[in-house]
Amino acid sequence: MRDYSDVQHPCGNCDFHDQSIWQPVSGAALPILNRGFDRLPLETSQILFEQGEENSGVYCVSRGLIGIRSCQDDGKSTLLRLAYPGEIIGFRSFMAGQPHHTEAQALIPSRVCKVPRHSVRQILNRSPEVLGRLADRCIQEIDRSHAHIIAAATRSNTERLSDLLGRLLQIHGRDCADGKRMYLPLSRIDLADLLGIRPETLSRVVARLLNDSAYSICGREVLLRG
Amino acid sequence: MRDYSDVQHPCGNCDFHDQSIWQPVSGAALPILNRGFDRLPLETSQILFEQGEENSGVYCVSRGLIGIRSCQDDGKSTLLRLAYPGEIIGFRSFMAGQPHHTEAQALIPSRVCKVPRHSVRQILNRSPEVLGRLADRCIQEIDRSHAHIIAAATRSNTERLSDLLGRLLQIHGRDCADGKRMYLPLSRIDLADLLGIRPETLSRVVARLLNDSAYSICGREVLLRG
DNA sequence: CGGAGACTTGATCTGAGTCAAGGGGAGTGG
DNA sequence: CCACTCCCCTTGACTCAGATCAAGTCTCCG
Repeated sequence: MRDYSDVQHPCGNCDFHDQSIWQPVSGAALPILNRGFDRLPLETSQILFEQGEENSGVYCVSRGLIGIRSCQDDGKSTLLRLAYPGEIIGFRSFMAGQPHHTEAQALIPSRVCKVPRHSVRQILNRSPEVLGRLADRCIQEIDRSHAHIIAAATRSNTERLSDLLGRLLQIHGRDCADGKRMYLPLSRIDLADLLGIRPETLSRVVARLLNDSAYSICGREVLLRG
Repeated sequence: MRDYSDVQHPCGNCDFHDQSIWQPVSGAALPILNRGFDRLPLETSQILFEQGEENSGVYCVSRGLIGIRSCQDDGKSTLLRLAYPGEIIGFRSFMAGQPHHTEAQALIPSRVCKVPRHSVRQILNRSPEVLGRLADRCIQEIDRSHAHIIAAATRSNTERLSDLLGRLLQIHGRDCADGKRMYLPLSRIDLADLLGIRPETLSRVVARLLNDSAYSICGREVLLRG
């Protein structure tokens, strides 16, 4: 019986390592994980994988912000959702055994950790708990979709924009004298996509929000007074 | 080594038995499945489980049609989706280990097969392929949600109603001299919920559909001429 | 008979989409 | 350095679909 107690866990450096789907990997499976594990730095607007590409593995966002886009046949693309550190991307494609049907793009300088497909398969065989964690992520994705559908039907666009900015501020915001500030990591078009509205409408929604709330927005500089 | 080759599989009677998530169960796990397996007949509008109830197992729709509703705090309920034969319900709650946050109700006389929670756990331990099939259902649910979001954003209500009726006709429709007929298993309010619009609007959408398409609708009698 | 609920219809309001125009910044080329 | 273009974003005017409010019909059921 070999002793694996001195083998480092690759997720040890990430803040959320105990939430990582790879956290249960230990013992003989750990070297498999380490061997395949790859940390990829991404520049702003760099593409991680394209729509239609074969799935080559499972990615975990280590830092930064990744945008998941759907590209239409006419060349237009639409931002579907954001993936924050700790989130897994590409697992739908992995689990379904199909090509990616979305594109992943870094919205700010980011880092993702990749585990190639065949390593994932080997690990799943040895550490069934990992499959349990993957299933949890599926459930989260389902819940997120449901919440999105409900929010779209019941909340006004101003409320939803406010919610979205609040979530972004929690992650990207820095405290300062007059409240909380951030540099918006999204274009107006991307913001509009996320809310499922037209850019012109977003422009008006933003204007409305400036009047009715504690937000000040100038270009991509966002300030929440308070 | 006991011989299990003469043990019947409980899903053998269903048309879709090879698609059943329990199909991979065999050998020593089969008696566990059989022991817990319970066929429940449901009358129209009978409740299978309520929102907030503890999860007591996983259900598979054997025949009929089950409506999944979300009940608001003010007592109003909203039909979220339909579950057809072969679909699994209650698995989100099972996998998350949380109470149901939707309600399941038979829309027509139906039958569901229940496998209690502890049996599912035992089976998952012995037949990991079942977990794979469960994961597939998760993926399907995610895809369905995405399709729903996209359809809501890009298609008109008339188109979406037409799509919905088409799907219902495929399952509940019977061929007759002048086309395809069915008795609509849903109230107008439920139809409106599924499309995410108000009942008054649905009424007008139906009126529009009667003019522009091959549908004739009178009360709950639907005819697709052709 | 009366009441409740499902459904329809009409009138009106509102919010988002669409079309069109223009400002402003970044990058390019002369 | 300036002119030019491209793209992002904003603004205004208009249109239209759906929400809302109100009224009325119908059926079912006590």
